[in-house]
Amino acid sequence: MNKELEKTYLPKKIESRIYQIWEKSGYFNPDNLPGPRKQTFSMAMPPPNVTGELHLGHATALTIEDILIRYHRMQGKKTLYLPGTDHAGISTQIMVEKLIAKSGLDRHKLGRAAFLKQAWAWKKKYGTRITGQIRQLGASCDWSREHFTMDETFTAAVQTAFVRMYKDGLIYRGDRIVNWCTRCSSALSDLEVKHQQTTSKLWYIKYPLFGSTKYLVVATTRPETMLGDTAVAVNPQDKRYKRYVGKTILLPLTNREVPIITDKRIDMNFGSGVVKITPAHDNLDYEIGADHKLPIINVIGPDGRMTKEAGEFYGKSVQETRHQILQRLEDEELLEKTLDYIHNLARCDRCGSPVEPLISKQWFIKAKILAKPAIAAVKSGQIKIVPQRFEKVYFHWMNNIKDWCISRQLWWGHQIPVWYRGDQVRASITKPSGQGWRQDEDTLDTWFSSGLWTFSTLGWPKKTKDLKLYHPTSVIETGWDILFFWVARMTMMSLYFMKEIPFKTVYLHGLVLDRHGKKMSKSKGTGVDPIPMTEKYGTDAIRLSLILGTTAGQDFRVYEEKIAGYRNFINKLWNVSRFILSQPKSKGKLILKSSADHWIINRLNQLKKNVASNIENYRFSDAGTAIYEFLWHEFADWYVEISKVEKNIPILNYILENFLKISHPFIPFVTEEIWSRWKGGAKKNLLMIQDWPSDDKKLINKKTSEQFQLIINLVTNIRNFRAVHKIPPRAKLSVYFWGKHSHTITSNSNNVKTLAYLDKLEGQKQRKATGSLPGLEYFIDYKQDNHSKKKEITAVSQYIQKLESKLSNKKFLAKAPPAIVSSEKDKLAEQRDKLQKLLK
RNA sequence: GGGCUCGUAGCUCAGUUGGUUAGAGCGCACGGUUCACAUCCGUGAGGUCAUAGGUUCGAAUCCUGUCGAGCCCACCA
Repeated sequence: MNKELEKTYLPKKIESRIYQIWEKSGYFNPDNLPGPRKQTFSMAMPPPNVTGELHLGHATALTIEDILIRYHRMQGKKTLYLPGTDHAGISTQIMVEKLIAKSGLDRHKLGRAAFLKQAWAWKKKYGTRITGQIRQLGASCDWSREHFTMDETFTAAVQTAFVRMYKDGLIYRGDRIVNWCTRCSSALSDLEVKHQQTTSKLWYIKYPLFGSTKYLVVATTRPETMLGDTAVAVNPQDKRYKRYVGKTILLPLTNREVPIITDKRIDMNFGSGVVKITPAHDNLDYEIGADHKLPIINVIGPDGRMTKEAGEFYGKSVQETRHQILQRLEDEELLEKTLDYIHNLARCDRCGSPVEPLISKQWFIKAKILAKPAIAAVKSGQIKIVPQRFEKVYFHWMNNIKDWCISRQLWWGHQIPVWYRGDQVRASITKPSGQGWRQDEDTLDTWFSSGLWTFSTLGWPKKTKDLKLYHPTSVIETGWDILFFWVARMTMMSLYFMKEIPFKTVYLHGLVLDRHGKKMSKSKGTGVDPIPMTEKYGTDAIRLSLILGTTAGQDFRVYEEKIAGYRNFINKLWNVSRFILSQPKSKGKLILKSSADHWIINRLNQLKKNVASNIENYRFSDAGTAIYEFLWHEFADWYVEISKVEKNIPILNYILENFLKISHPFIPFVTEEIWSRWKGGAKKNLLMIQDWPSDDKKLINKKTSEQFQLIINLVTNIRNFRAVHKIPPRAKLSVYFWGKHSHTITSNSNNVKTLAYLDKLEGQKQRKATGSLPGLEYFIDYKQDNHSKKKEITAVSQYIQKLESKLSNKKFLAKAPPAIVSSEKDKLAEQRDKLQKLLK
């Protein structure tokens, strides 16, 4: 291996090689980790869609998860990060349908078996793309335990779960109103329906009273459903219509006679206050219909076309029927008026087609029963949600949960393990014995299977060693947008089947937005594709750009310049390392000599603690910022600069070694690469399995360390002086200093050298003070112009005034803690002193 | 209708339990390249912390109202 580092860090060449080394080492598998490792730390990776492509949302999740995993691995824990992919029922099926549509086919023409063959071929083709991309992000997950939600063992787990719940009476089948996507030809759960604000019309239609010339006016957004009306309803309090209650309406077009009923769910103030009731095609109407035992007439079929019940409109589309009905009503002078109206249109979350509420035979889970312990688990603090405010959202959803429709009329998925023969129904994994059994054709909601993710990936329903060791998992990490879809379902499922929580902490990251603060959209081209970015700027830079400046649960923006900025940081680390590794070898012991030595070791020590505690408290941004600040603005800007005149090579090596460890969870590639060039790439030496560095307290003399801060301040002041007075950087300056701490500088040859080098100083002279720092006054032998002096006097005077008024406030003196009061007094004394010097 | 988040420098954002004269990155201005890095170094300008009240010795931070931006949930046809 070439130890000499190139001038700049070239991620493209390095990263895939590094990942291969990690993977081949076997250390992603906790069984192979060295050492005793008593504690465990485990996480299940949220499985991405097997045929999908990695986007920044995934990248965010993978980064945070991998930081936690690498950190805990270095903390000496038996650490498992279990990866996998999801079959993603609807999404994948849509993709395959699009594919076969190109050859003029649809799935029904193809048939179930042939379609599934195509889908599996598609999965095979793209299934490795996403796992390759997960590797590209640096995820240190155990591929030997990888799962796919439709692989054999996982399918067996899904079937077992279904059968058990069915036998326990938690799953039932029934005719109920469901959300129906006409494009997917499938039922959807409430969560898979998105409401989109749409401009539409509100039509006011005259409904004639039976046996009268009078009529009631109903307002509707869906005139075509009037063919399925089985009542007209008003609020019982509504005086306008009281006298009509109990009478009947002669429904236009169909001339059916329907009752006028009352229901308190009717809003008197909306529209005309009279509502047409269509139990078959509206959620609320369905409930009202059920309570009033109204008949149900299905006029829209699963194909989105009118049924035979729609009479003359049979076979027509909803849109066409609406159009014709409105025309007819107008012709018959039954259309009173039409208003513009904005309402929420229900659409399929996956394909965007309008969703029709209609009645259909589906499988449901009694969710309320499952929700109870899931609520308790969070309430009791067994499960902690970060950020905590999402607990409220979780409770609201759980408390109002409705039965979960789990059957889908899709082919790509787990076929429901229920068998029929005549009137007989059997739930079982295998076909019951005997002739003539036919399996339910439907498949299960994808989220039913992913709800089992934390424990089925560890071997459930078998009682495995893994399950005992790694469940409950330590943390689940995901975007807040799938709190209900996944986190809530996993909690319910785990508590039901495992009788234990699936994870102790839920960390929810924010969603990634584009530079304008909008959701990234592939079709609009506003998204940033992480994969080309990793190639251009390096994965480590991407990882930092997803962590720094972000907070749990808060959406954040990502754009290329940001990534480029972190690339610069990575390059800085590369070059600091290049500098240190190019120094002559030194076998010297770690001895702290100068105040700079004490200072930098002290700062490093604080960094160790800071990063560890921030990771443990899920404050990844703070941890990452501390790493960034230390390396660039403390180590590189000060210590490495100084080492050019006064070198302590063992310390340089020590800092670099420790820094590589501390920053490794965040920027694994560059750190491992530098490490392996330095220490050799032997498997035992890999950075990823090093121990988290220990405390340096014993080494540090705190006072000496603090002295260096004085040097920093002095250097900065002199540089400032130089810039203000336009003194060329190379022009030598004479500075003289005295005061309480002047000894610090003059007695220490390192410090004198440091100052001379950093500030290009020479000579000493005694004169009145030009500037002062706490305990130190200095004179720069250069004529200060009046303008800048005046400016400084004004600033100091203002500050003094502020302090004086604070300290003359009796209440402040009486009530503020003594420490605060005395520190304010010190400040005032200092400033007065400073002012005096300035006025001399 | 219910709920949540955000509003801090030109831009993107930090700011932990209230306590130095409110910070960073980018951008901008000025200056700097033999000797790790121009993906660099130094210095600087720039903010009445959306707004009005309140609590407090003390508020960007806690409370209330208002304005503005965004999001989630929900069966107003």
